[in-house]
Parts: sequence; C-alpha cells; structure tokens
Amino acid sequence: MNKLTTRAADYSQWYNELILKSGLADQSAVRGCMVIKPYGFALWENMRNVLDKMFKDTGHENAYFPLFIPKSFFSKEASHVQGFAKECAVVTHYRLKNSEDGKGIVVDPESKLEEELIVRPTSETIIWHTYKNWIQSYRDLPLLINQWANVVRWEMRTRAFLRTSEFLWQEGHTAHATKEEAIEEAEKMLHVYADFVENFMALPVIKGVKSPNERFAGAIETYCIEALMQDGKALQAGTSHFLGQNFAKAFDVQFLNKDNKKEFVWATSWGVSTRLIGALIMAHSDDEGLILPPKIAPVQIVIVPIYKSEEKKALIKEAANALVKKLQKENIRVKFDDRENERPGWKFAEYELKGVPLRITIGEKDLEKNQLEICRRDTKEKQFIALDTDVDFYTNRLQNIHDNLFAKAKAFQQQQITPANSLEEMQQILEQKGGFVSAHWDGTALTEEKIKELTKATIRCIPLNNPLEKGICVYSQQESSQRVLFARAY
RNA sequence: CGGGGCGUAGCGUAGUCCGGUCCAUCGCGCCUGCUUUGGGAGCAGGAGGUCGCAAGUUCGAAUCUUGCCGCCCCGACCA
Repeated sequence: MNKLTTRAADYSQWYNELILKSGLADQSAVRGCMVIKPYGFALWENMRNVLDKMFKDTGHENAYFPLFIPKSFFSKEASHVQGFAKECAVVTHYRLKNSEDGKGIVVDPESKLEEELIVRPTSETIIWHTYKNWIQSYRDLPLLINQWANVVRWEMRTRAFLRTSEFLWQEGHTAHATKEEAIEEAEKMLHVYADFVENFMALPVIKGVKSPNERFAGAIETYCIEALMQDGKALQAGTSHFLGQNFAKAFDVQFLNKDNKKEFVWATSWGVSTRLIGALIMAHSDDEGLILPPKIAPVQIVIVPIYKSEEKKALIKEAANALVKKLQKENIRVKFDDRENERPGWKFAEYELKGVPLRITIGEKDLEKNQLEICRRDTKEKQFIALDTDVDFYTNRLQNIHDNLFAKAKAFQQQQITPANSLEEMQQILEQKGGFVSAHWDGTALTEEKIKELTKATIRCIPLNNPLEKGICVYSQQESSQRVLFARAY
C-alpha cells in the first residue's frame, strides 16, 4: 500500500519519497532548505561521531569560527571569491519594524549595515584571517583544526541532502611549514574519508584528483572520492584540497623558520557534509525503503513482540527485555518496540522503510519453542534461532550485512566502469548504461569543456595510481598518456 | 534565469475546461468505543477547511479576469 514509486519510473520521485516517508527529513518553509528529523539526525550524529574520532586520532582538534564573514574578506583571494560569489546569502540590515500601513513587517531602511556580512559558504577566509594571529613561529606549526558547522550556498537548483541551501558539514583547515607536509596532510585526509565511507557506510569509492576545471576555488590540487549511485550517476562524496600558499599570501600568514627567516605557511582544507546521507540513500535503498549500513544505523536491531493474551504478553516482554540487556551489553543499538497501538505487520513495514538492518520477532509460538525469528533487511532472509543464542551471532550478522552491502555496491561499481575509445562510444555508454566511462583525454581544459557540452559528462577524477597508457584523446585525437573517469554527476 | 507542472483539512487528492445542485469529494492519518494482533486490521460514531494571497467581474466564485506569493520537476549553474 505504501510502496514507493519505483526507481525505474522516476528516480527523483523515489528519492524524495524515501526521505519523507522514512522519517529522515521534512521539507522546510525556506527554499532549498530542509528540516532534519530526529531519525535523520541520529544517523548524522553516528556518522559525525565516527569521523570526529578519526580526525582526533590523526592529531586534529575542533574549534568554532563565526557564521558571518565581512564582505571585504572575500576580496582577498581572487579565484576563491570567483568560485563562491554567485551563491552567497548576504546580510545587509539588522532590524525589522512594523510597516507604515500596519499590514506587516518590513526591513528598517535605517538599519543598513556599513559593511555587509556574508553568511559563510565555507570558512577559509575568516579562518585564515584568524590564523594570521595564531601563527608566528615554526613552533606553532602544524596547526590542525577542524570545525563542525553549517554553511549556506544559494545554489540555483537544490536537491534534498545532495545540494541544499543550508547544510551541515565539517571543514578541516590546516597550516604547515612545508609543501611536502601539506600535501601529505591532504592525501592523508582523503584516505580517512575513503576509509569512513567504505568501512562505515559500506559504499565503495574511487580515490583520485580533480582536473583543473573541477578544482576547488583557490586550490592547487583537489583530491576527491567519487561514489556511484544506483541510477548510474556519480556523486562527489568528499574532497581534500592542497591549497599551496594561496591563502597564506592572501591573508599574510607567515612564520619564522629555524633560520629566523619569514616564510608563508602551506595549507590544506577538507570537508564532507550531510550530502553523504544522500549518497547512502541513493546507493543502498530499494523500493521497500532505506537500507542503512549497520555501523551507523540509529537502530541496529529492532524487536517486535506478537501476542494475543495478557498473560503471554508479560512473558514475551520479559524475554525481549532480557535480550535487550544482553545486546546492549555489547553496545548494540537495540530498540524494543512494545507499542500497543500499532500492529506487528505495520511495524514490519515501518522498520523496513526506516532501513533497520535486523528485525527480531518474538511471538507466542516462538516462546513455546524457546526461539525467535530474525530477519535481515538487505536480503529479507528470515530464520529461527534459539532465544539464548550467543551475542556473537548478532554482531557477526551485523558485520555480515555490512560486508554484503559493500560487496553488492562494489560489484555494481566495477560493472559500471566502461572503457570507451571514441566520443560516439562514450555517448552511447552514457545514454544506455550510465556509470563511469574510462577514456583518453589530452589533458586540456578546452577538451574537457567540449566533452561536457556534447555528453553532459564531466571528468569525475583522475584515479590515484592511475596506470599510464598511451592513447588518443576521444575528442581532440591528440596524444594522451592515461585514461580518466568521466560520468554524469549530481 | 529559461521551459513545464502545481497550490483545496496533518498528508495525498476529486471538483476548475462549461460559475449555482459544493456552508466542498474521497483515501490515509487523528479522536471515542468494541472486536482484533505471525506482513501496513474490521465495524460503528466523531473532530478537523481563510479552497495560496489580494483586488475585480457577477444576484452568486474553489471554478472567470488581473496582479502577487510559494513549492516541485527539467535545463542552465554547482569545492
């Protein structure tokens, strides 16, 4: 009855329905923004906690910088401002008043700000303004800071989780004494992201670097992880940038080295956002609802009781509560849904929609046999096991679901990387099959733009450790030294 | 910014072409009661509405006219 619109019919509609019905988020009153509901936020919190620990384990500390950035800060790094100028929310006034005709509220023209404030689209400028005061000596380096925050980008077209006007993210901003150390940092964080996305979200990614066209505004090199969605479109899941000395020079951040000489610091920045939730939804879910990877699922196991008589109800609750305690002791996030106003069938469908990895059913018949029914969300496979089954069974089963999700997504990703040796072949693959197209490229921005014009596909990345292979560019017929990955992207 | 679609109860909708029989249809949800409970329960009763906003045409507007606002999709755009 509540089955979702099929993916084949309309992928966008399927995706939007999934978000609304599963209780992750609501549409908000503000264009392109969204309300993240408790269930969606619990998911984000789990992701955030894992990432935060990874950052701390690699020597980073958290800090917080202001939401508002004076407009003048943006004029300091030319390519950076060019990249963001078209999508900024600007604060121009600070007061409202009742309108003259008494019919509402208007902005008080008297309250105009002398200098406008920009709602941060990213924090590079205000952070580097601050770093100037924090860094004097080589002893102050490296400076390894991360910030959890919200940012605003006034994109022309928005998409739930993937491109919202306001979104939550973390942004790391580091300063180093040498170029080598900064590059190492940028690469290290890329690997941290890949580790997280693959081992906690069960989503295989391709690590690589961006072509100059697709680079972050102000970066020398942009490293990225690219994921593939079920409709064959690619999604940038995270980026890490080597910024060179661009921001240090723009904000005059220098340090005295051991030889008592002034040098500009070397910088990196890196970030992932709530967009990852969108990636998760699009990569794993089916027409019954979400399928959440066990390691970050807000609820890993849900227990649904089934009973007719009051007397049996008490016995089932007793068994269920004992099981809850047993599982919680192993830090399994378990929920016993003993609501009496919803029927079992309703609960089954509900938790499938919400993507809970494992569902346990304990009924009167089961209790008599000292057993319970366990059903996994990914394969729908059901099985009866003894009530006193060891906790290891459950932890293994959760791990198994993770492995299965990853393997399935990995197989799809591999099957969706197709080599092409001509533009026609490339177009055909993009139209009929989708996914990544591995093709020779002459390395010029012009060619990349032309290919984008003709095929709507962009270079998603040049994979790390990409094998060199002599060939001919699919567009210009010029010599090429390697294949790169093209795809249509979100 | 261009093209398309939409705005009626918490959600989803019928009615709009061709004004009256609409103090507005149906489903989900909600409230009360009883029966139910192993895959989104059944019956009975009930609550809930500035028909996006404003002005106009008319004896009469959800329906026609004008203006405005908002949302969604596609495109352009997008670390």
